[in-house]
Amino acid sequence: MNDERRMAVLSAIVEDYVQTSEPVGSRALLDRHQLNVSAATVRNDMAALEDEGLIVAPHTSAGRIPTDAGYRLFVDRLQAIRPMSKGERAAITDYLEGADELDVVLDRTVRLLSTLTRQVAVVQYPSLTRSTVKHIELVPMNESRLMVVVIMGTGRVEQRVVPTGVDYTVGVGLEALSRARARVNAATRDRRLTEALEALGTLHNEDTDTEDALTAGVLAALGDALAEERETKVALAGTANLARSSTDFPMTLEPVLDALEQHVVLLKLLTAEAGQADAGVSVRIGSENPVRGLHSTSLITSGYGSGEEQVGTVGVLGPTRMDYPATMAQVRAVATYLSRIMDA
Amino acid sequence: MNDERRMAVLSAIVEDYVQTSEPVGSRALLDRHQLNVSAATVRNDMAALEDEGLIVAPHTSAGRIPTDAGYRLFVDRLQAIRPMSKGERAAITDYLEGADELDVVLDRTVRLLSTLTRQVAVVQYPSLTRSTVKHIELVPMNESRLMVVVIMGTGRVEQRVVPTGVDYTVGVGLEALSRARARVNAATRDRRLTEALEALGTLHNEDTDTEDALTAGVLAALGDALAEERETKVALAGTANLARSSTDFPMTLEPVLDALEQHVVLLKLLTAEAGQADAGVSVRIGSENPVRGLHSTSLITSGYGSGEEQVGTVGVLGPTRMDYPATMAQVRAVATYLSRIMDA
DNA sequence: CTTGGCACTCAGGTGAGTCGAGTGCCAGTC
DNA sequence: GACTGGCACTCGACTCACCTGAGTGCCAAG
Repeated sequence: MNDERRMAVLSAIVEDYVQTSEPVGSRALLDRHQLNVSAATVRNDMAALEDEGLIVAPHTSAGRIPTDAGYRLFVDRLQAIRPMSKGERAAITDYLEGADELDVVLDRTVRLLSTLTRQVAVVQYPSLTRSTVKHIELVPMNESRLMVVVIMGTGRVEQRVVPTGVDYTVGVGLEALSRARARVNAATRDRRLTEALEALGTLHNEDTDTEDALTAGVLAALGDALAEERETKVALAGTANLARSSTDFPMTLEPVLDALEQHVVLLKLLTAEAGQADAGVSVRIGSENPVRGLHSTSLITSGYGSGEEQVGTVGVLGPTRMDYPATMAQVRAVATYLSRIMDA
Repeated sequence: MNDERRMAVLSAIVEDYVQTSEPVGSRALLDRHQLNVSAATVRNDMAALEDEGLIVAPHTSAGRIPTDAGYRLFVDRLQAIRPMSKGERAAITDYLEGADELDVVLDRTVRLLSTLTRQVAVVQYPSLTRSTVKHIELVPMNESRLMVVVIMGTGRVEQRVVPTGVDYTVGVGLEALSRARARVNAATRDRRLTEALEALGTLHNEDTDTEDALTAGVLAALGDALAEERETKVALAGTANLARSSTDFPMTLEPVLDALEQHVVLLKLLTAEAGQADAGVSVRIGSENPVRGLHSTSLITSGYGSGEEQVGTVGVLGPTRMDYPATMAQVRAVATYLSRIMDA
């Protein structure tokens, strides 16, 4: 029993199947790979692999295709993630260069990643809790509503409308507002969201008269923003690629598109702790995926962030039958460059 | 030659085909509609309609299906848009009630519209030029970059990072910044974007020393925002419905998904002057659609806005074979309620 | 453990035959 | 002139039988 070769056979099957999208038989395998054994031997190995549940035959007289478990083993056995070619690196830097705005950066990132991988790309907006408050602005909308705008260090801007009892658009209210603004900012600037919340709390207790209501409002807004940390925003691109791959291999698009639209679901997917995270890249294959309707897709993700801390996740979603080594390399590369940009 | 009845036959064909998604023959037509004529007569009418290019037979021994021109005539002949049922109205108000935030309102709107129509729903964010500046906030990001945040009357918030020569984070710069902020806001508050731009221009000319650079920056940012007016944001929902209808009637999803992702294209579609706008609802059918790959889809749009002015557009995209009367009613209803909310 | 050989299985393609929905046209009627 | 019943005709869709070939599993020999 030659384990070494059996694994080679598995890898060969995965590679061929990914490329041709057709079940691969023993003969085809010998043609395309140097295994130095006969077809019969390969057949024996295949039978063994099938017993282990790593490959299946769609029907009797057809070749084999990998199961989810087969892909999993294949991915786990990848020693090192293939580095990207110079050209690819250059493309990435070129494409992401010179974007200041957070929105622009993330938009370009997903577009790039989806073009590169020819799959659906997703990127989670930098989480709020871990970045610092840059500035809080209070803007009266009308007599009874106030807009609280929180600007974070990452460039992210959160806005929240809070109802107020007092009219801050005129006279006394206006003055109270500007005093409150100064105090709120003094208390929160450069603090993390959680710290800022605390600081505001103590401020709130010291407060009296009209400003009291104000800090309460800001407090509420910040609390909201924090609560929303779980459901951060996502950017998405390349859904059209889904249609393309679904012609190759019939899979029902509807639930997938649905999942992609439910940003809450999508985020749960992105953030859920993955099986293993080799070199920062984690892979979820087919049925390993917790979401119904995504059982014929795989998700490859990697975290990004400035310095040590991870503030978000980028990922690629595609059919189970995808080029794992290449995609993993691409996801990792993009995550790396994204981190670099966030650092600057 | 009975024109009246011929049109009735066309309508009947459209209705049946929309419902069954199968070519409709003369016999089936008689079963489902009270035409009080024989099958042979209907056949004669059908032949005439086919000569006029309003219907076609996919192959010899099959029924007829409407052409784009057929749908067009059908839609044009709809006298009045069917009003919505009480239940539907109630659903709309319930669903949209109690949303303050612009993002939330629009998000709910598209979700509602896509659920209602079971198609893809799109809504354009309120255009900037027509709404007024509520507040402009200047926040130094670091030594050489400044973030300009513009808050509009509609609740929309635009942000822009501009490079600066001066460090506004400390000392003198900080003071200059707050003076500039006050002046900029005094000059622009409650003005339209275009007017604000002018006001800033004169301010800029009067200016000297460091503040000069600042107003220039703000000017640039506002100019940008204005330029971006063409490519305003859009919200989108219900792409999964596309997959569903594509099983009914085979159409290539890829180009459609692609178009939906290209927000620029999508906006051009939404804003392009439509054929005719009966009661505010306009319909673009199949090949009337300027975008490649959308030739088998139809787009139904309606403007919304507070008061007289239209600030944006809502729409629904679906297969050419869609229930026009119902969808038109739904789009109009949602647009109306959205306008009402924007007014408040 | 590997290999060549061989019988066996079965999905997919091909061709003939049938069925029936639907048409176009014509002659007759109101 | 418009409508109607009737009839011959067309042609897609379905069924059935058949064949082919890729691919397998197993066995006996090296």
